[in-house]
Amino acid sequence: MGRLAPVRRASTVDLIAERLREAVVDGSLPPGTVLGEAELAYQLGVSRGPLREAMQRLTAEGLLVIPRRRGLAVRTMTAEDVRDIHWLRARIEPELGRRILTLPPAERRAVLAELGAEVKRMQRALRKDDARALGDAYLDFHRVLAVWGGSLRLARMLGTLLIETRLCTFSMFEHFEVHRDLVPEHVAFVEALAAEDGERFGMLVQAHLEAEVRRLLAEPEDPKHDDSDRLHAETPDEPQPLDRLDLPEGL
Amino acid sequence: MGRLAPVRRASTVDLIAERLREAVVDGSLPPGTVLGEAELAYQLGVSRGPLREAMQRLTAEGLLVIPRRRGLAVRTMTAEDVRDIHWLRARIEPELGRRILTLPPAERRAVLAELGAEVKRMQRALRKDDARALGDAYLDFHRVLAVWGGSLRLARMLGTLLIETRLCTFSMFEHFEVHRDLVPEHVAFVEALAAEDGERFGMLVQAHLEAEVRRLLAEPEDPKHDDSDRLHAETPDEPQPLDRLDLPEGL
DNA sequence: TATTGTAAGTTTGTCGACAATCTGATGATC
DNA sequence: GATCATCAGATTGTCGACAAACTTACAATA
Repeated sequence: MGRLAPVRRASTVDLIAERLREAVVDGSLPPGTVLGEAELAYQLGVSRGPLREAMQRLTAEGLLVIPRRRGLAVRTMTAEDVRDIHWLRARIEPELGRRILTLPPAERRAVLAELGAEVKRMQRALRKDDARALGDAYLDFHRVLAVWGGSLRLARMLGTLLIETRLCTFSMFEHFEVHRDLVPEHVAFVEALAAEDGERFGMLVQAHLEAEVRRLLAEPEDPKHDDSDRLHAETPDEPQPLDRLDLPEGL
Repeated sequence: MGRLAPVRRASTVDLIAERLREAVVDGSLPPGTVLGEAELAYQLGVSRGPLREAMQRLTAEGLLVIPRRRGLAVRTMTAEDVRDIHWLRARIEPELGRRILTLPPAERRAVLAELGAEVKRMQRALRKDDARALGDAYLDFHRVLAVWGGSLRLARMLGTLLIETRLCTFSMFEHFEVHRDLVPEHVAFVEALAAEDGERFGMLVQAHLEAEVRRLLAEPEDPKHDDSDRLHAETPDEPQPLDRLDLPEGL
């Protein structure tokens, strides 16, 4: 008899949390956004109870802060957060290549195919000058890495770190922005994996993450710094010119 | 004018979450414990609303699972979780030594003092054959490492991983248990730091974590395996012979 | 005897409401 | 004119209640 996977229906709280995460990722809820519970609950079509539960979950994930008696606010990342998040990613992601290379050949090929597809998405986005699509493909590329190179727990944890990375971008620049070099860097990642060179993969990822920190904190790599390599996009979805609020962390 | 740190009152949800974390750490709520919301809310002296919010937070932290319509259950760690958690710790903790060594001398001395104090606590506990106290000092030792070697975020994340480590112990053995070697291992950590040898510190921590995995999964290091090195303690606080339940993860 | 159908009981998931608290502004006093 | 006190408005934090859903036990049938 074939094993049936257990049914897993998402609870309302799951749904709300997922919706809020999406909103954070796609920029509908830029960092610093302050929202009232009643209003937000009405928009989502739920009552305040489940919404508050979802808020607590996202708070634990570090995406939201809950200032007392002020509803909820999307977390604004600081320079320290940027360094922090990338430091953590740099401890984990370079190792994932090694782990992927220990997978059975069939799965390994599958991973390479998926990663290749994401890189193609990135290239297409670059040709169209679509910063948003490029950033989304970037997220998915690293998610694939996490899913195959790690466990469920690791995938979840890295998933959160990746969303936080996006929050860093939104926090550091007013608009969404990615760097053109992203694409060749990721091409190199895939090439290293295809060549079964885990060592090289690790070093490339490490270098990429360090470069990302520099780009986010606007520390030029070399004196003749040029902004023309940056691809940016206004956040088109729900412009919401909401108030900003920098709080000393609500937790 | 002197900078005042902002006042931070803990919300009810914070309090409940902290109380539940404590209960998980001290074994009052062993893995697999299933609790009804109403009963638990009554015990804590709060209504179900805030309790449910705290549950969501602990779920995001990975300590609880919320099976649908069955209240809440303390997560039971699997062998994969054990490997996972220690793999993550092994990516992070060895680096903390290096970072502590870059601290200004005054702070560095303070850290060493704190770590030394924790080791002393461990030694006292060992002399009394008090496994529980030994385990608590172990947790605090590594918390000190996280606080000084990392950022707030890192401290919180590692804090969660440490509680999960405790859950691993509870999940793998029926009773609380630690290994005698823990103490000399930690003495060596402090010595390496005192000698400003970050490299050696890293390797020792790495080795410790690998050993922990072996101990937890009962993979003997050498053929003539001997259990006499293990120190165990029944969980005295609230014996609660509660039902056990192994669920396919509620999230 | 094993299995399925039924029903009662229990518990959760969700909602609405109340009260405490905070914010912001207005007015009074020095 | 500036500072402090007071007050109204709005919003959260908490609670109680209802209904839906699930579990478990029991009985009936093949």
